[in-house]
Amino acid sequence: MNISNVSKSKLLLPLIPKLNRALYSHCHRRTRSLPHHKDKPINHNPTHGLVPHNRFLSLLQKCESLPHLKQIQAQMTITASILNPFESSQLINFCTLSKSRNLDYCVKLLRGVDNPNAFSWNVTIKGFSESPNPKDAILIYKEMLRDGGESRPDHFTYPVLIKVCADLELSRLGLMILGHVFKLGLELVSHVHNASIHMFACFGEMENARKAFDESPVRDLVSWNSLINGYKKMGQAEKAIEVYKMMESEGIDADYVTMIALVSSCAMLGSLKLGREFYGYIIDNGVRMTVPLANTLIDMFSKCGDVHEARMIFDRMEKRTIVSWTTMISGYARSGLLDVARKLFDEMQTSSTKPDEITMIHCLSACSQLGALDVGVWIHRYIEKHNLSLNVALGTSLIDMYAKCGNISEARSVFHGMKTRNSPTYTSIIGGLALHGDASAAISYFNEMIDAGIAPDEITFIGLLSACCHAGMIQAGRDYFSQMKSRFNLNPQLKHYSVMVDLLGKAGLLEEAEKLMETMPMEADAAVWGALFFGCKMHRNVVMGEKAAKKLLELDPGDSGIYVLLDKMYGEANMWEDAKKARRMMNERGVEKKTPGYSSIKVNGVYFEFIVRDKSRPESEKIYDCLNCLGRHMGSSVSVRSEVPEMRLL
DNA sequence: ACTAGTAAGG
Repeated sequence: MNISNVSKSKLLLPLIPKLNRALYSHCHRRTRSLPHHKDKPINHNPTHGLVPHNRFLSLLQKCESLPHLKQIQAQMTITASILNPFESSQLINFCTLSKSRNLDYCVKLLRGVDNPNAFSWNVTIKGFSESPNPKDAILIYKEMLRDGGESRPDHFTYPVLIKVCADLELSRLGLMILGHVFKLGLELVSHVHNASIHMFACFGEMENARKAFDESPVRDLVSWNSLINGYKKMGQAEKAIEVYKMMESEGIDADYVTMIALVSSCAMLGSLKLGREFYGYIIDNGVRMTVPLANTLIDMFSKCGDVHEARMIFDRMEKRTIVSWTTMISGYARSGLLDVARKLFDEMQTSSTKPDEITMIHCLSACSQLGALDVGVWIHRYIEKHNLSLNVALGTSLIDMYAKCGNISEARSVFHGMKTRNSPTYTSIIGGLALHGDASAAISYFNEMIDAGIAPDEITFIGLLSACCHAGMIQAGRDYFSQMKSRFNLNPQLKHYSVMVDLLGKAGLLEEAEKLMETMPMEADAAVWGALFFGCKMHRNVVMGEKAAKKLLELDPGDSGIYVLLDKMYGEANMWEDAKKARRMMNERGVEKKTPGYSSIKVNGVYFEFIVRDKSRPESEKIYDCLNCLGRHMGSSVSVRSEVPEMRLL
C-alpha cells in the first residue's frame, strides 16, 4: 500500500482523537446517569464501563473480519478504553496479525489514537516489513521518530528494521539505522546484534558480519546460524562448516536452521560423505525435519549423486511443497534420468501442487546441461499449453536451453518474442551466439543491449570475450577486456583472464598472454594455466608449455588431460623421449585416463569441438549424436577423432 | 513482540 494515500485520506478517518473524546463524553454523560456508576468515574479499570475492558481482548481474539473489528473499536470508543495506549495497541496489534492483516486500517488507527505506544509502532513496522513493500516499514519508522512523542524506538524496533535493510540490500540505510542503535545505546542487545550479523552477510560483507559476531555480548543459536548462513550464502561452504566446528566445540547444539545451511554447503561442495554425516546427525539427534530441511536434503543427495537416497526422503515426507517436487524432479533430470523426471512431473499433476514457472526453469536448466533438446521443446509446448506466464526469467531459460541444445535460431526467436528483456536475457543470447561461433551477431546484440540502457555484467563479458576468442577477433577481444573496467566498472575475474589467455594463446601471442597473467590480481587457476598450456602446445612453445604443465600438475596431479597433452606436445615437436617420459609419469602415478568433457570431430579438414554436457552417456554415443547433428546441417562426410582439437569453431 | 532458514538463470 501507499502510505501517502493514507495521509491524504486522513480527513476520512473513522477515528480521530477529537472524535474519540466527543464520543467518550457523550457516553460518559449517559452512563453517569446510570445509578450504579454514579460516584465512580469511568476510567480504564476493566471492571467499569459498559463492557468490561478485558473482554475486548477476548473479543479481538475471536474477531475474523474488518467489520467485526470496527464493532469492537466502536465499543472501545464508547467505553473510552481506546484512549488508553495499551488498549489501543491491542487493536492495532490485531490489524497486523498475518491472518487478518489490514495495514491500511492499521495506519489509520495508529494515526488516529492518542499517544500510540512503542508497541503500536513496532507491530505496525513489523506488519509492513512482511508486506509486499517492506520498505514502507522504514517510512513508518521515520514517522515514529517524527511524531512518536514519548514513544521512542526500542530494542524491539531495530531487529525488524535491520532485517528489512538486509533483505532489500539497503546498505546505506542499514548503516544509518545502526547509527541510531548506538545513539540510543541499544548496541548490546543480542537481537540487534544477530540482526546485524545477518544484515552484513546479506551485503556480502562477511568481515563485518564476523566482527558483529565477535563483538556480540551473547552468542546464541541465532548468532551462530546467522554467521554460518552468511558464509553459505557467499558460497564459502568450507568456511560455513569451519564455523560449525567452532560452534560444536563450544557445546552449542545445532538445530534445523543450522542443518539447512550445512547440508546445503555439502551440496555446494559436492561432498556426499560430509552430507551423509550431517544427515546422520539429524537422525541421531532428532533434529526437527521441517519441510525446508527435507527439501535441502533432497537437493544435496541428488546433487551429490545419490538420487535414490533423495527419493527416499521425498517419499517419507508427510507434506510436500512445490519446492519439494521441483527439487526432486530437477534432481532426476540433473542425474540424466529424464524419463523418471518426466514420470514424476506427470505424477505431480495428480497432486494438489501445480508446477510453476520456477519448476519449468529448473527443468529447462537440466535440459541445457544435458543437451536434451527434445525434452526442452516439450517443456516449451507445455508452457504455452498451460498458459504459464512467460516472464523474463522463464524466457531467458528457454533462450539458454535452445542455445545450449544447438537450436540457436529458435533461441533468437524466443528472444525477439519477449516483451521485456533484462541483463541475463541479453547475456544468454550473447553467450549462446558465442557458443555457436557467431561473433558478429553476439557483438551486435551487445551493442543493442548498451543502447537499450541495460547494464552488462561480468557474465555478459564472458560470452562476449569467448565470442571474440572463437572467431579469433584478437583486437576486439583486447578492447572489450579493457573496457570492462574503464567503461563498465567491472573487475575481470578468473574466467575472463582464462578466456583472454585462450584468445591470445591460440593466436600465438604467448608472451602477451604471459604478461597478462602477471597483471592478474588473483592467483591463476587451472583454467588459466590450461589455456596457456594449450596455446603453447598449439604453437610448439615447449619451454613455456613445460612451465604451464608443471603448474597444472601442482594444482591437480590426477588430471590425466595434462599428461596426454604433454605427450602430444612433445610428439609434435619430435621430442619422443620426453613424450615417453610423460606417458611413463602418468602410469607411475597411477593416473587413470578419464572421459574428456569434450569431443571433437573433423569436417573437411576442420576440427569442431563439442562441449560434452552429458557425462553419463558413453563417449561414442555422444559423438554419434554430434555427427548426426552436423550431418544434417552440412551434408558432408565427416571423420571422427576423440582428442584435443586444434581449432575451436563451435 | 524482535533476530537465523529450502528449488534457478547467464
